[in-house]
Amino acid sequence: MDDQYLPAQVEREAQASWDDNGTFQAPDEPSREKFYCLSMFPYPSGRLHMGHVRNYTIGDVITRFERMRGRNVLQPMGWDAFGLPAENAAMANGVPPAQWTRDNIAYMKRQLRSLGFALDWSRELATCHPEYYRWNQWLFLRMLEQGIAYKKSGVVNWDPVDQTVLANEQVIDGRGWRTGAPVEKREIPMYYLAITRYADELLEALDGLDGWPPQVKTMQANWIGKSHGVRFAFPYELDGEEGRLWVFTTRADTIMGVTFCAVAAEHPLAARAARDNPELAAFIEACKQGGVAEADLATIEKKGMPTGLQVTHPLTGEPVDVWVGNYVLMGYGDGAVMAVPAHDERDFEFALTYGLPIRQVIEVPGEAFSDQAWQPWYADKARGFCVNSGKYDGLAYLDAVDAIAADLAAKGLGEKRIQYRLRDWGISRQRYWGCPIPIVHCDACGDVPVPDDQLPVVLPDDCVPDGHGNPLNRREDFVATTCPSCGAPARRETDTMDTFVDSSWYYARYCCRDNTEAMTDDRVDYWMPVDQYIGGIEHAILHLLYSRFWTRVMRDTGLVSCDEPFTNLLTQGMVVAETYYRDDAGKKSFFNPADVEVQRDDKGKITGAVARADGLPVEIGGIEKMSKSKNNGVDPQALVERYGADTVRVFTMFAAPPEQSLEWSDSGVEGASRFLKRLWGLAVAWQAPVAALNAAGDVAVADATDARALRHELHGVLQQALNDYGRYQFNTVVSACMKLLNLLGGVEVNPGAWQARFLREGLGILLRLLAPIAPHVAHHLWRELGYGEEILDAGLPEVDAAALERDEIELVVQVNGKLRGQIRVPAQADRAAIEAAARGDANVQRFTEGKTLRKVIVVPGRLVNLVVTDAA
RNA sequence: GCGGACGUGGCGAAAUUGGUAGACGCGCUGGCUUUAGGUGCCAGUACCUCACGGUGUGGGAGUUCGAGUCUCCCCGUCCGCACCA
Repeated sequence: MDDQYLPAQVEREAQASWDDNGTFQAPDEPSREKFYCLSMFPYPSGRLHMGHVRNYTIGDVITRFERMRGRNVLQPMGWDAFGLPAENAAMANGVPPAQWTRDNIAYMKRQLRSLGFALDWSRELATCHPEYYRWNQWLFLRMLEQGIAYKKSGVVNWDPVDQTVLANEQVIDGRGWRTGAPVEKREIPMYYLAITRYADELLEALDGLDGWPPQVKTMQANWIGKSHGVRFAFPYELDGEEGRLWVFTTRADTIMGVTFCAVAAEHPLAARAARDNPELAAFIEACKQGGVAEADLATIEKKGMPTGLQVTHPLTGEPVDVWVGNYVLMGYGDGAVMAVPAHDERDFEFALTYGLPIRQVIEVPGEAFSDQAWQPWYADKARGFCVNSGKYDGLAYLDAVDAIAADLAAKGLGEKRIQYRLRDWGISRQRYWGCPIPIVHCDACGDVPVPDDQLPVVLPDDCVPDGHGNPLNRREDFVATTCPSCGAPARRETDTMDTFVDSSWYYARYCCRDNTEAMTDDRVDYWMPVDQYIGGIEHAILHLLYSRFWTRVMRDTGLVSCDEPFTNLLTQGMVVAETYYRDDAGKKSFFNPADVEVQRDDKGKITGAVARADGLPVEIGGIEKMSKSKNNGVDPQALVERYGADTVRVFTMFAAPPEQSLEWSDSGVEGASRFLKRLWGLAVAWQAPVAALNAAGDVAVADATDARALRHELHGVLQQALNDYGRYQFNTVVSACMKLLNLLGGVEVNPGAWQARFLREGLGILLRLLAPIAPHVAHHLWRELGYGEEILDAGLPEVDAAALERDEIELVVQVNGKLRGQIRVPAQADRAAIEAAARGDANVQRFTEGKTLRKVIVVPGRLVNLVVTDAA
């Protein structure tokens, strides 16, 4: 055994051993208790970033820990390989997305291997492979048959210069990222998946997801947004024809306060009114400016214009003006809203801006209404009662809604309705690098699904996008086909699927990747659902909700037997780092932390920073998420080469608990490296005596008086570490390992005495605790010290309850809640004895003297609190 | 705008259920070892105070014998918002 810790060598040997033995290939053995541990698969962007390293280290620690508990653990890996960045790279350097993606996968796979993750590579998949995405297409066809997939028009961002659809990300301050042209909204036909059919089930089932963080469940529930309300109509007459303007409201109790209606710019009534109103037409045109992102729509200045049209209030019969509002969304409900300025904050502001009437119809006793200033109680449905509302006066919210809904229903003008905020999932993308939608357009037969026996519809892999629309449209060899129905010449759909489709079911495919006949098989029933899923909180809604939906569609198509894909969910925090910059005339140029030297005062407080290159000061810009734009990224590869994978893993686990953001620190990495070097040094020092005991099969524990205190400490720390492992709080597990190393390192090397026995036990515990986190060094030392062959199969160390027993315990004594003393009492001391000891403590008496004892609180095993007051 | 989180020493953090705030590590200070070192080892390190003691978990109130933890209000930071993945 080398005196020096040489991680590169240790890690190479350990990885070779695992590869040679197929250690991480998970057998499909239904008789064994399984554990499916899955980290969100990466987009193959080129290189791993620290976020990946953190994600996969967490998953790997769980995987190895569960394996040591004896479970049959599956941890697969694959590639979310379709997507926009590959097209951007193609535009930048002319390489086809397929080739770029393939190269990136090859490189990143090497990186993952170098980190020593316990991955079953025999199940690797990539979503850009036809063997994978053919099943996207196949299930899409099933959804068409069930009416879950359907076609309707949708609104997209349109770049009028490049004549292309833009992703929200490609819209910067309302302009196209490449052309700088103001982005417009444009309606195009798209395919949708009816996730709203499952809205209620997706909502209800959240209750049963005990293994999910409550905040994620809350976010999903809010996203689905179930609301009870009333859908009703304002009748109108126009051009001699009768029409109805439909709206939805959750506040039907305020219907008597309606002073106008607002419709979306795309609403038919708006279009009709604009026909002979050029000013309105111009306003509607202006509403088309800007992108479709909801955050932008919700924060724009609210603008409107009257249409000149009027509709009739369904209950009062009064005329109501119709406005066009840029804040009303066509894709939402009916694209029109009733406006009650007195009791809706947004309507209130709009009415103030445009001088529209505000009519109070709700009051809260003791509160005074003013139409000049909004107050929160105006919208308080819990405290309000109807006023100025004729027959509804005096009714509270629920009663008023019931009465009004009944009257609307009697007139045939409305009814109660449950509405969801959740919208159906538009999956059509006007992009090349994605899964083709298996549809053929025939002049005679219309849109015809591609028959199953013609799947997959294979994407040509040699296109190079140029930013002007989808290059597939120019690929005649792809587009030209014959109609599956009538045989006439026809054209293929060139839209591809949203990449969220690819990632909505990959977890199931890992279980049966080699099945060329079916999307899933009975191996899926063994492994699914995923027992532990790990990924970024940024996926809390979309990816996770789509996956829950997709799983239910698969269930209803007979492909899986579970309802939910992920039993337990861990949302890991971001990896952040300090930023440094110089400001040149308002333009910031960022310095990588590696190129900056930090200055401190003699208390260690940071006082400034200078660039290494020129020694001149740079500004400290604050902690930010690691990113290219802030140049504060740390390259995992360089760290692995310098310190070894185990050091990177130890630091990543130690620096913060998994859910919290992790702040990168170079000196923290040094600390992790130091810890492993000290561990190595300790193992070298004790190798001979410990290996001798192991070789002799001598596993007796040290029982000398000296060892008793040490074993008490050893097993106390072990107990805490096992508990923290169980709740996946790995930072304190590392801390426990460090404590153990400090404990073992304090023992004098004295072979032949109780020390060797204690070290044999202690090192055995320490190595097994550390094995999931620093697997290579644990693997190596386990063998070198003669404990056995494969530490992963050694099981978890067990707490010796006898070692934890104590004759005497220490208790804290408080006087009025303030710490005043400590006492030692026998472990079995009763309340009276403890109280007497506490009152007898000299320092405690200083604070109780001359006072009256009112109360004594004894918390067993922890403290005594004496409550005293000045003597009466 | 809507929804969700977070805030503890110079820094990352710890403190399962309300019960000794700051474990463990980084940094810093002092010492020792080394030909030397940006290595290693030892000691100290929340703040104020000579001390007794006091103060301290973003700010303010409340519940409690006792609050980092529970309740309410405020401030600040971060994440998501449906075509980034």
